[in-house]
Amino acid sequence: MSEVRVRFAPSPTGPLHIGGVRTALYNYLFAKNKGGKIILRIEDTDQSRFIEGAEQYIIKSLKWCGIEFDESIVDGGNYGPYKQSERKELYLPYAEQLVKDDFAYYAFDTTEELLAMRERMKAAGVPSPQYNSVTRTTMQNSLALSEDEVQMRMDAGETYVIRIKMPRNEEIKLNDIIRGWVVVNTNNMDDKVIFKSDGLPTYHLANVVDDYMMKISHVIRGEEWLPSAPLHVLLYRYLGWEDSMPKFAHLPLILKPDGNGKLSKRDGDKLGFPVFPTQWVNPETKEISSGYKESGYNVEAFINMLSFLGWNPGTTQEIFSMQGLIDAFSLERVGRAGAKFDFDKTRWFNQQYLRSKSKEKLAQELQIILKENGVEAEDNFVETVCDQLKERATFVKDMWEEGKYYFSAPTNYDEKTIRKKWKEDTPKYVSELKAKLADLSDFSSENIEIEFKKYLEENELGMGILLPAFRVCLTGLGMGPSLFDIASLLGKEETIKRMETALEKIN
RNA sequence: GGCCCGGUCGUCUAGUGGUUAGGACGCAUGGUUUUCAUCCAUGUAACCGGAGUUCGAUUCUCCGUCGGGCUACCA
Repeated sequence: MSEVRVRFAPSPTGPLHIGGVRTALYNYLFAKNKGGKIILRIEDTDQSRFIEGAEQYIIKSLKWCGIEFDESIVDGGNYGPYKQSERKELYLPYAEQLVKDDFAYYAFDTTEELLAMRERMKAAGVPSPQYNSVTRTTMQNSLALSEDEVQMRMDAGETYVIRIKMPRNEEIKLNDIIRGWVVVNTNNMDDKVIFKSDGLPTYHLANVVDDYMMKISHVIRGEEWLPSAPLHVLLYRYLGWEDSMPKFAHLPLILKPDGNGKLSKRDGDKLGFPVFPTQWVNPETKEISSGYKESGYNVEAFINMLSFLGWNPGTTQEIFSMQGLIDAFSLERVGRAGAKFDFDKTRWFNQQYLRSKSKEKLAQELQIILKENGVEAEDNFVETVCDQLKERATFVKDMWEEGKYYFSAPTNYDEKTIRKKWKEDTPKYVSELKAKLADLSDFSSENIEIEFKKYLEENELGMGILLPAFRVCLTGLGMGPSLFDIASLLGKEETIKRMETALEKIN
C-alpha cells in the first residue's frame, strides 16, 4: 500500500473556527495513525477575500493545538510551494488541456450577461437557472461562438473564464469512506468555472491539481464539499488521473447548540462560548473574538473535546491524550450525523484535565495569573493552595477567583454567613479560640483541628456554630476547602491577625 | 425550489434481525463533608412517522417528515 498523505487546506479568509480545527485534527490523527504525512496547504486563490493576518493565525493556532505538519509553507517539503498563489502558473496548462480535449471551454460572459441569463430563465419558469448543457448554447462561449469569433475576442484581450463541459445524463459515483456510495447525475450539475478571468483557478481545479501533484492519498474535509465532490471526480477523470485519485471522507458538520445551522466563524462569541482556538483580533474593526487558549482551556482538554465531536473509540473511555487519540483513531468510527456543540461537556473535559495535573504544574499556571494581579507568593505556598483548591475548580483562574483570601486578608465578610452564623456570643468564642490557637506551637492542620474540637467540647458547642464564624474571619466567605488546612497554610501569625481584624470589623 | 447528506435520552454517543436499548455530560434525589465543591449511590430520559420484507424490526427497503449542506469568476 502506498504512503498515506493527507492535507489540511484552509483558505486565509479569517480565523479558523473549531470546525476547521477538528477537520485539521482528524487529518492529523488519521495520518499519524497510519504512519503517514500531513500537509498544510494555503488555498488563497480568492484574492478578494484575503484577510490580513489570517494565514499567520492559522499556523499559530494549529501549533497551539499540537497539530504539527510534515510539509507546509513554514516546514518546507518536496512538493511545494504550499501556497496556491505561489503555484499560480501551474494551473492554466491543465485547464487548457481540458479545453483541448473538449472537456472544458472558454466563456466570455460578463457578470451582467450571467445575471440576465438567470433572470431570463427564472421568467421562463426555471427555479434555479444553471450554466449547463442547455443554457450554454445561448451564451458567449467557445462552444456557441465560431472559432474565428473566439480567436478575435481573445486577440482583442477580452477576459474569459474556463468552464467544465458537463456531460449530459451521466451518473458520477464516488465511494466515500464515511458515507458509502454517493451518486449524482450530471444533469443536476452545472458548468462550473474552473479557471477565473483573474488568471487563477477556482477551488475545484486547484484542489484537484494540487492533490494530484502532492500525491495526496485521502481527502478528509467537511461535508459542505460533498455536493462538489462529483465534479472533482470528473476532473480527475478528464485529466487522466482517475487511477491515482485520492479516497474521500466527508466529515459531518459541527452545528450550533440550538441546532440551527453549522457553526460559522461569524458566530464569534455570540453563542456564549468561544468558536476560535485562540483569540482573534479583526484587523479592520479591531473587534476581539475570544479563544479557548485565552479563556483558560487546557489544550489537551480542548483537543480531547473536539475529537469526540463526531468520533468515538467505541469504548467507554473518554479521556485521551493526543497520542492516545492517534492510536485509537479511525475514519470508520466517524459518525455521519452533524454534532451540536456541547459547551457543558467542554467545561467538563477541562475540569478532568485540571484534576489530573500535579500541584507543581498547576502552581506554575496559577503563578502567571497571580503575577498579572500583582500578587507575589512562594512556589511552595502556591502549590499547597492548588492542592486545596483544584478539586473545586474547572479553570486555573477559578483558583485565583475563589481563593484570593490565601493571598490577602478579606476586606469584607459574607453577609449571609454573618447574618446566620455570627451571633451574640460569637465574638467571645472567637476571641477565646484565638487565645487557644495563639498558644499552639505546632500549627499543623491536624493540631488546629484537635484544639478547635477541644474548645467546642469544653463549651458544649457544635461544629456548625463556631466553624462558619471561624471561616468567615479567615476567608470572608461561607464556604471553601478545609478550614484547618487553610489556617495551617496561612500560619499562626496571619490566622490570629485575621481573627483580630474580623472581631473589630464584624458587628 | 432543485440536488446531496443525515435522524437512538435535552446534548455527545454505543449497540443489535430477538438486549431490562449501554455509557458520558446535564438535571434530580440520597449519603459523605464544618460549609461549598469533590466523591459515592440512585434516579431522570431516546430508537422521527407510515408502509413493506420477516416468525420477529430500533436495526434491512421504500415513502413521508424533520434537520443540515450545496446551489458564485468563495473556499
